[in-house]
Amino acid sequence: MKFREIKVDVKDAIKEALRSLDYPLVEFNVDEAPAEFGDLYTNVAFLLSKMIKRKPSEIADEIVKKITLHKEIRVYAHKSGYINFVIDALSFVNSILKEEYKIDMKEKRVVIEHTSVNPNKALHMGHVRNLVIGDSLYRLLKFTNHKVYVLNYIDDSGLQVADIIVGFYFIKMPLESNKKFDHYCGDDVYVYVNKLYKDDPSLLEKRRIVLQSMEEYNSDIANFAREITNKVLREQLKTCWRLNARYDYLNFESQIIASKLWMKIREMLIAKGIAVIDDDKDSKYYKCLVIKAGIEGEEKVLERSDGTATYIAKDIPYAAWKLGLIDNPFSYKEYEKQFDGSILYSTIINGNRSLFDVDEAITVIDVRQSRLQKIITKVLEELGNKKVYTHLAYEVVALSSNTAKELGIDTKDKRFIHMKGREGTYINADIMIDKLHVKAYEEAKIRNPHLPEEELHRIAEAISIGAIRYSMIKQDLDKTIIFDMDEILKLQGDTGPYLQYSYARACRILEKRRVDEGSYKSVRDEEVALAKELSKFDLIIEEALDNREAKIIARYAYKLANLFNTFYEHVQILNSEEENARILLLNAYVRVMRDALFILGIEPLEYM
RNA sequence: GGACCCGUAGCCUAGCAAGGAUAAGGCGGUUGGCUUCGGACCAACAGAUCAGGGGUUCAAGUCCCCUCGGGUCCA
Repeated sequence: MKFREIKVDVKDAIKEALRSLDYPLVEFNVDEAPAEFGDLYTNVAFLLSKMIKRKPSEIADEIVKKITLHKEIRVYAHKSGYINFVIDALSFVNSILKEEYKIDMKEKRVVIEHTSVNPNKALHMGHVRNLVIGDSLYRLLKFTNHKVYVLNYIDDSGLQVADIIVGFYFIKMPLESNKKFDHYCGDDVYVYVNKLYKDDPSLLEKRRIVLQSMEEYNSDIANFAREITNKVLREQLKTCWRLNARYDYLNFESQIIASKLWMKIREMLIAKGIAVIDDDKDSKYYKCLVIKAGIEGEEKVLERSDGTATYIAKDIPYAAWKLGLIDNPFSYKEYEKQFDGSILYSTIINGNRSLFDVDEAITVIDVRQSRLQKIITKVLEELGNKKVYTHLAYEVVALSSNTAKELGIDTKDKRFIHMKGREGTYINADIMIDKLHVKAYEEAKIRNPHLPEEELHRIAEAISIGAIRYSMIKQDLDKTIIFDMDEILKLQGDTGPYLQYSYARACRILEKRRVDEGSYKSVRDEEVALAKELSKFDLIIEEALDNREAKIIARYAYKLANLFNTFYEHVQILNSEEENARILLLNAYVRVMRDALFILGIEPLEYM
């Protein structure tokens, strides 16, 4: 009997009692009670007391007399006015030992865009947060049988790319270095060129030339830029795969531009009167194409007076394309095989092999883009969009003052400082993973001195990724993560490795003994607590799905691991009176934990 | 000038959507636990006027208003 079913039964029983007492059917709660008050409680008596002007405790007494439930659930009225429900522990625990949690949701088709890092640098910890949020949501939807497509948008023709092209093409910086290419471009070329702009502003003219040339798909500079950005992209993807994230399609901005999608959308916007060319000579937007006032109460420029498009003019067609609001101008081809064996495709222009047809598009971008995303949503609506367009916003990752000081940055007594690509003040993802890897390797070696090197490295990598992914997903989306290098290097406490460790411990016992049947003759508190939490798994999945937050799974997994460790510490499993039942409980734990770890993108380890 | 987000023990956070019983964890601190299934663990102690003020309510960390502090976006 799952927790969910018990909750429904209790709620129904209360409603039935209200009916037989001729009380109004108020909207009451049935929630988990603090331990000393049983398992569930309801506040129905308080709500009624207001309506029928009687003491809550009297009403509670009356209701309790009318409630009928199966004998495994005891009900009593507390003098405070709460009605409490106590589940019979023994029969409950026995009932969940072999429970499977198949969550069947209505199948929806969803496209998620995440990562989308400019191809001029390596991923830093801020990008990792984006990736982890997006990939975990993908996994959650996948786990609940949705049809999901993952996109990675590559802005290969913007300012940032232009900067490194200036470095290579005009300043003639070397095309090779001893660093990973994405690191070299970000750490050295990008930072250096931006420093030069300050000393020699005339260089900005070179950037303008690059930007302009890149708009012509087959110009020399455009071809050169494509070569460079693809080289960076391939290195970035290695990092993404290292982090257990996968994609279905790469979309390139240069192709969005080349496809002339914008011109089609432009016509539609003008025809529907959503956007107009400002003809007021006194307006600062004279001759600009602007979205009319009324959207967010302000104007937004789509095309400057010289006819060049602003970046929102690239975002609108892309969003419209995702939702199928305009004819698809793209086809796709194989780009590379991914770590999980799936194929990553890249879109190409000239073709119309259909890619997908979805009910919802989710875009993972940080909160600084909220206003823009709001405008896009509004414009899509006015274009007749009936599907769901979701901006999944999250706060950025900043550096703690300690970590910033380690990088030699002056923090001016601030609690944290923002990372800046241009100034080279960030923590690269690869470097962070490497540091964690070294630490995890040392720890694993101590505990498993006889394991082959290769295996130790596999485990160390899984632990590093577990630590990073967990730290990026456990926190609320609208809170800045203040990233501290020393903190994340601690592999203890509320961390990813803690989950992996508890899983490994359970596996070590299951390795020694397997059983198919068994039931408890008596249970201890530690076992009841674990069993109850396990039986809530489907409720938790549902909550995470409703809120679009994998964080909820992370919190749940931690609690579960914690309850397991307590159980493990205090209850002898092998060679005990209740051995068979306990092994079944272990089994149930391993099943649920494995699923939770899958959603979090953390690798379950059988030893570590 | 306009808009949004955050503020919970020394530090980092959960709880706020959907108000309900003694505010829950981690780090750090103090103390205890391996002749027993793996100590990346467990147990115990200390540590909080939930930023401040007002309001709604039988009941506010949670809802509403104001102020302060921190951050962001737009102009």
